[in-house]
Amino acid sequence: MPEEKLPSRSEDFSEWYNQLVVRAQLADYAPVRGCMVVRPYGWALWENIQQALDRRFKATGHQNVAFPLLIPRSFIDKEKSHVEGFSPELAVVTIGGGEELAEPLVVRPTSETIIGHMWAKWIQSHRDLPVLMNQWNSVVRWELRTKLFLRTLEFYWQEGHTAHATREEAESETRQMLDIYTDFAVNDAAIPVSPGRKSDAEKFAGAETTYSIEAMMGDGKALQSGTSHFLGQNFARAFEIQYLDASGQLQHCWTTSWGLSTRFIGAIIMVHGDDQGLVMPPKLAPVQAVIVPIFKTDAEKAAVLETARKAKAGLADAGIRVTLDERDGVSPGWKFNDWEMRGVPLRIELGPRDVAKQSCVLARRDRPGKEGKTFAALDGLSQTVAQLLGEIHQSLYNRALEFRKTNTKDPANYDEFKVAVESGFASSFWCGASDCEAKIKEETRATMRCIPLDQAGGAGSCIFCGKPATARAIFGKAY
RNA sequence: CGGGGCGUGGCGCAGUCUGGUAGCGCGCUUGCCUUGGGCGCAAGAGGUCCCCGGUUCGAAUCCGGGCGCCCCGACCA
Repeated sequence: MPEEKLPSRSEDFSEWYNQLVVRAQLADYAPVRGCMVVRPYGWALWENIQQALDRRFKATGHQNVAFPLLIPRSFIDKEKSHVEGFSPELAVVTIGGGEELAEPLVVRPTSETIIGHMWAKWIQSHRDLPVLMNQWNSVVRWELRTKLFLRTLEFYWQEGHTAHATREEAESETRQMLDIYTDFAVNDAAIPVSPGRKSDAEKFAGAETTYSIEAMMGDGKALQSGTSHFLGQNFARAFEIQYLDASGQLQHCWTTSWGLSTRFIGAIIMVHGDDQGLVMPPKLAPVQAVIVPIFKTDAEKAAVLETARKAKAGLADAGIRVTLDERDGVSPGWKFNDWEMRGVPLRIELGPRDVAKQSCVLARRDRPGKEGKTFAALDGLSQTVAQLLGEIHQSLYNRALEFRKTNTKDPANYDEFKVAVESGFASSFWCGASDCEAKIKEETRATMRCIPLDQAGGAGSCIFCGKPATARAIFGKAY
């Protein structure tokens, strides 16, 4: 229940975010350091994200599977850069059933190793390939500093894992999944993203190439919102995942992995939310439309509720996720604010005057206040609402895209670059040297987010060292 | 591990400098009233003031030690 106004988003973004997550009842911290409890409303959002992604995974031939939570420590040690990357953040089980274990078990930080171990047994022939799997699970990474949804000790995600006969096919899979994440972000979450390649310094521990979709949050900072890794033959060699090709030669597989986590919920909050609270993108919103009845007398109540229930049934039949707020003892104004905080894209106000006219008031969440209100006939309401939800989606996307454009600069020199990454992104040529990247990070705290795939081409000189460069990179401060 | 802040009814806080009966707002309970933008009025319940020790006639307040949380860095794909 909202008691006080939220902190202003522009004044204290971090405080606004924390309060919003808790007050809108999305999630809370568990009595375990850094662990998150996702509440029903937050989980409903996650389920919609799951469905949107799962639909795309199934359409491209992937199947869901389940692998163990506990992984023998030695598995992690098998891939050199994997162990280097993950060792510092592992949770390790050393005692089981009261006995010290002969070999410690790690709580999975990700599942490449145990999946690789099993694949080595399952994959024998080129006829077994490709293997296309996905797993919905949670993983544990012992982070020093946590933030609800964005970086928690345990987080929920999907991790896809595939094995292929050729480099080309695996690379194509990696890119396909990046495209799927991009499509999901744009068309379901209304979040513009930049799909691109990560630098060596930022890539996944064990990957040959890492791609990501990068989004700009409402404070100008970047959030890596999904990743897709081309693992080359690194894990295939470490776990001896081999197949006999058509000519009878033993070959190592080429593997990929890709993931998108509950962190994406953080992105939705930080991209669309405002001083009134959450703004849910219509396609993912747990509740797409809420009907708030307004009445004084018992007679009015009966008439309004009867009409409201009919309207609700009609909308539900049309496939719209709709709720009728029949709570007693709270005023309509209170309900308005309550649903606004929870980000419901469309509110339908229905009072005695509306019933008489067989109409209602539609209030758009993306335009709070009077200008977001219109009258609509109850007749044909489902079509009106469906169309309006589509418009709201588009307007949210356009607004976020506009914001990103405004806050992405093309600095002419390093001084301008420093200014640009203070409040947004810099799109600059970069020579590709880790050295320049490291110095930029040290001096500005901005990191190379990605080298966007959709480059017009051209050439320039590195924003830091001035050497010739062939591609632009996006730099910014990141969550 | 550095730098800053905080710990007082369920939640948010004031009170601490300058020691003297434990306060406020919200929420909660009961009753009346209200419902087109977070209703109003009245009565009521609810607190080891983070912990331990010290100073004092007397400590939420002063002193010493400890614990916990938050923010900013380091870390984190």
